[in-house]
Amino acid sequence: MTAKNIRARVRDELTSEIKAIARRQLATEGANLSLRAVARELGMVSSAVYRYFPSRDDLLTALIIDCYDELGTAAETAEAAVDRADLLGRWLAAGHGIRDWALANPAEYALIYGSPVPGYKAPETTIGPAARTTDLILTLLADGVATGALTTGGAEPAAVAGHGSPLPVDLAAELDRIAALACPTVPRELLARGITAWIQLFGVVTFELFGRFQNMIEDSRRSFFDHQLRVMARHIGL
Amino acid sequence: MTAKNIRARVRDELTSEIKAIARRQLATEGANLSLRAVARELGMVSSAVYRYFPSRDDLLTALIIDCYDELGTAAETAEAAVDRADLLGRWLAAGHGIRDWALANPAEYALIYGSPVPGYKAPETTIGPAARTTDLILTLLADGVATGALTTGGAEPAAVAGHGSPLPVDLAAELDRIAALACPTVPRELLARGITAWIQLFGVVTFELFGRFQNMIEDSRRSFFDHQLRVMARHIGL
DNA sequence: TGTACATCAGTGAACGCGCGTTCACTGATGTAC
DNA sequence: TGTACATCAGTGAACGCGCGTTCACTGATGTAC
Repeated sequence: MTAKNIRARVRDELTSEIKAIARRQLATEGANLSLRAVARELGMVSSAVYRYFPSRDDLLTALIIDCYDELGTAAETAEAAVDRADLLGRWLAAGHGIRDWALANPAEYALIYGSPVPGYKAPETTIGPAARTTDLILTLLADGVATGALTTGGAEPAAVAGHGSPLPVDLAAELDRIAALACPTVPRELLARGITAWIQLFGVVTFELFGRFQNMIEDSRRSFFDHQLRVMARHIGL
Repeated sequence: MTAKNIRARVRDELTSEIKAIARRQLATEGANLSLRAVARELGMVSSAVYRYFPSRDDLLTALIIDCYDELGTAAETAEAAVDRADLLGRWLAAGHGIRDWALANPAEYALIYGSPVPGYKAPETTIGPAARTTDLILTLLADGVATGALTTGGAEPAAVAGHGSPLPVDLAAELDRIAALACPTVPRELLARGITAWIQLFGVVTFELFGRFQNMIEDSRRSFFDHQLRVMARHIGL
């Protein structure tokens, strides 16, 4: 019994250690993960790693899932600390939670939000973990709708009523389809604004991490990001 | 004379062919460019490539510069076809020019806008070509300011005067520094909005190309992008 | 509690590949007199 | 115009590495009777 548990625990620990080493190598090698290099650092022979992961791609998948889950947890934890009624605060917390994790784990962020790994097709098991950050934002919208804090188009069109760019019909249909699946209470105009904000959030993080701010935004990156979050919050109507 | 030109021309042609083959391999191999694979496809021995490029990284740099230049030309050409006074039209044309090029050259887009290549440091020669798309947008802003079409904060705050998210001081200072260098006539609030739009533009393209729209925005991607451009145009005040 | 058997982790050799870069070389092309 | 010399493109072998994956194996750990 305990003996069995010990073996299982050792196995779990080694599995984690393999993943930890592999993640560390992401930083220097990018997604060109080398099983042999991992084994070397582990002090094992390369074939031994196959006791833990059936192939290189499976290890990569495990890393990707871990990263999505970590990012999701980071965002959720930050967001959960804010009063439910404070939608703006929740949005800011989620956003900064995402950015903070990305800054602390740039190679991991690049793995999940960077260029697709050539020859690697992410299996369906990654979909759930990948959706956590998006779900967080959709829940925010749904909560705002439920309490009446968010109206169809958000604050901006409330001020300049009817002046928002109208949605093209094909996009409107697609938004309705998405809403029906993921957030039935959220009207399509609001969903469109939420998606804009979602893209902007990750767009800023991606630009910051991939070096697009060099010689440009250098000393005020956090302020800049925060400002973008607030601009998007206004766009949504938070 | 002509003889010399012939040799030079053959050399240029081979240089171009090497780059063309290397670019084709980007699609299957990503940024893991292999000199030997290029040589193989060329029908040459691998060491022969060294007559044309002193190292693998130099070939990569040449590709990056070419891609930036192609993208820049695509955006500039599309934008140049629009009446100078039509700022919205110019913005839309530039945006679609960028997206169209990216869709036609996804691997190349990933090379320049995707994850940093591990171990590769882009030399300063890439800065100029990389700045062409950004310059296009800044020129648009400056033109709008010059003709009076664009005011400090754009149309949106004109409607809800004073309600835009105020700029934090460190960001304001940085924006002033950027404006002084790149577009002295553009007020900082407008510059901030332009940068937001710039990030959104590339954010949407990146998400579309890197698979973030899967199972989400499938049939209306062009409409969606166009809509985002218009939302951003309103944000700027075009 | 003791023993026979099954499971499992890790080894080491091998297969069949890949890579960037250097170097001495051949032979063709271009240049200067 | 013809010849001697210099430049240049491309070869082929080599150096010293890397990789993922398979396979028969040893020896330790865990299980069932």
